[in-house]
Amino acid sequence: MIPTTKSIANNDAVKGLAAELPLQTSSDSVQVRALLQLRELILSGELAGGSRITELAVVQRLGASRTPVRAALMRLEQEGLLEALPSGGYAIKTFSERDVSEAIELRGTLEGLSARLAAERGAPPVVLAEARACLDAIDQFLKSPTLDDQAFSRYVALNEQFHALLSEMSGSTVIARQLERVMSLPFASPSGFVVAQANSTAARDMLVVAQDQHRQVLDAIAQGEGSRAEAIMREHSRLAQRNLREVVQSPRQDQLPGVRLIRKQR
Amino acid sequence: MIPTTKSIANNDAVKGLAAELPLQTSSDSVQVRALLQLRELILSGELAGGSRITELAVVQRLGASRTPVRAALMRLEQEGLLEALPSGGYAIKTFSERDVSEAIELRGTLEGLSARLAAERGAPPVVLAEARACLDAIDQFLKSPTLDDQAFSRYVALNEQFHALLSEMSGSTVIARQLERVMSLPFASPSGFVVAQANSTAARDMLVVAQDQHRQVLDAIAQGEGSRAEAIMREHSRLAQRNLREVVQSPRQDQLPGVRLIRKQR
DNA sequence: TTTTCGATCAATGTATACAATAAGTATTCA
DNA sequence: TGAATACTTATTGTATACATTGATCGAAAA
Repeated sequence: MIPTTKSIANNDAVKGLAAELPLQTSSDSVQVRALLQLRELILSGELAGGSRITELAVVQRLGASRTPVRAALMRLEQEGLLEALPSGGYAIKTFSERDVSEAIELRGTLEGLSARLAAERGAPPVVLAEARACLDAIDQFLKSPTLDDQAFSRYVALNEQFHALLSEMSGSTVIARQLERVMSLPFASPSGFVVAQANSTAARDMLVVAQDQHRQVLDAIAQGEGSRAEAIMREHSRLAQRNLREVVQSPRQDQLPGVRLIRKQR
Repeated sequence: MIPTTKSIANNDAVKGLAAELPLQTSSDSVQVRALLQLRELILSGELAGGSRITELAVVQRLGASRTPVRAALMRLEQEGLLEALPSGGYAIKTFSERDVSEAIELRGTLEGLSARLAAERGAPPVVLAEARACLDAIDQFLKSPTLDDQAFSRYVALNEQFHALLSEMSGSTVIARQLERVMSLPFASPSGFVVAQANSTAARDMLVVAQDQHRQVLDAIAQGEGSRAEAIMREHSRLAQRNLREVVQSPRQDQLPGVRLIRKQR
């Protein structure tokens, strides 16, 4: 079927050169594309934090019609990136350093709960094995005394995977769901600030510490030590807290997605 | 202004006797009404759990157009009452007893976190005073050795208020937001199963225990004893766990909203 | 000069037409 | 009889017209 159907042609004709941002000419639905593009615009800081955002403006910017844009706005509100204004419309949310800190604390608490349940109920051996393999892969990286950018981003991927497996181990869809919610804010994610570090020895050392905690929590879960598993995950999240402080003070913040949404002030 | 505007008249004309459910002829927007009515239909069990639900069916049932219905469906999905099907459309979610148990555990954990933060940071004296007043009011009820239905529902209101104040004490909008999310499932709410109890002495005794925990957590917060405050709130949530078990086993489940969504099986 | 009322306008809320797709059914051919 | 294909239909995705509301600006009166 030819993609240039009547409606699309109509839309383009009316909007003229509206499609300013090809970005990804993926085959996703308009709705999905609008969501991805809008999220990107916000996280990149292209749309200033705190500013009001109107449906029409987004429609013009993305070249989609109001319906999918509206859906995207609703989604981003529930994600916490947008705030619904009482008079209608949305504002791009900003976050105090304390907000971010609390989001990280929240993640630590939920991951702690998840780890404890996994330990108490017994984690599926298959998932446990996957998690071990994941940690082994991370160990491979840490063997090298220095890490380049590429190694860091590979670490991030593995780290995310490990945390996902941890969530899976509890066997609780309810908790997994909440965790996803919390981590939808980019700076609350388990490796939210990892990349921020320069390629220093200190940065590598922090990963070493994190990796040790990974090992220990897995051990605790395997041994059925719920309380210990919970405590480790809580403490684990405090690594992110430390990184947060450094990132906020550091001058080069443009690298990380969403950091621009963090207010300097209280 | 006369509400019978052209568009509404049109809609009614087309739909005929569509407005089957006056329910609340409130002055809210169509969107809000659709949300409330649809939620009510699901929680009352009028729409069977697990069944698929189409936009058109809801449109006909509620007499609204597709746009607000669509918005309501999206909201209820994020609330967790609906599940988005991969092929489009939604299904009414059902919950295993374990799901509900985990939701309650989740609430306990989050309330624990909130209470701990309140203790560590120091709660605003005003809110603390309000909470004390709230507990005093509950005490008034408990003075009577027997409680009728009305007293129970008044208790529920005060109980909800106390928990809300507790959330406020932490001063964390981030955590408060998550708590609201979790508690949007009716059976995860702090007084989700209170009403289920018959007007027995046992029921009253459980409230006495709960009230004691209320007092203690407030004391812990006032004293800055974060760890204690957290532990109390976690334990407090286990009262709901106990009630859950009784309700699921009891034959008369029709009273409580949403209980029909709980599957008997695993 | 200030305040209030009114008008104009912009943005969201609502309804619906049209498009595309997925599912179900019947029909035909092997 | 079975399977495969084409056709029909139900349902969601998308775009847009129309309604309504809230805001801004200006003018007139105190």
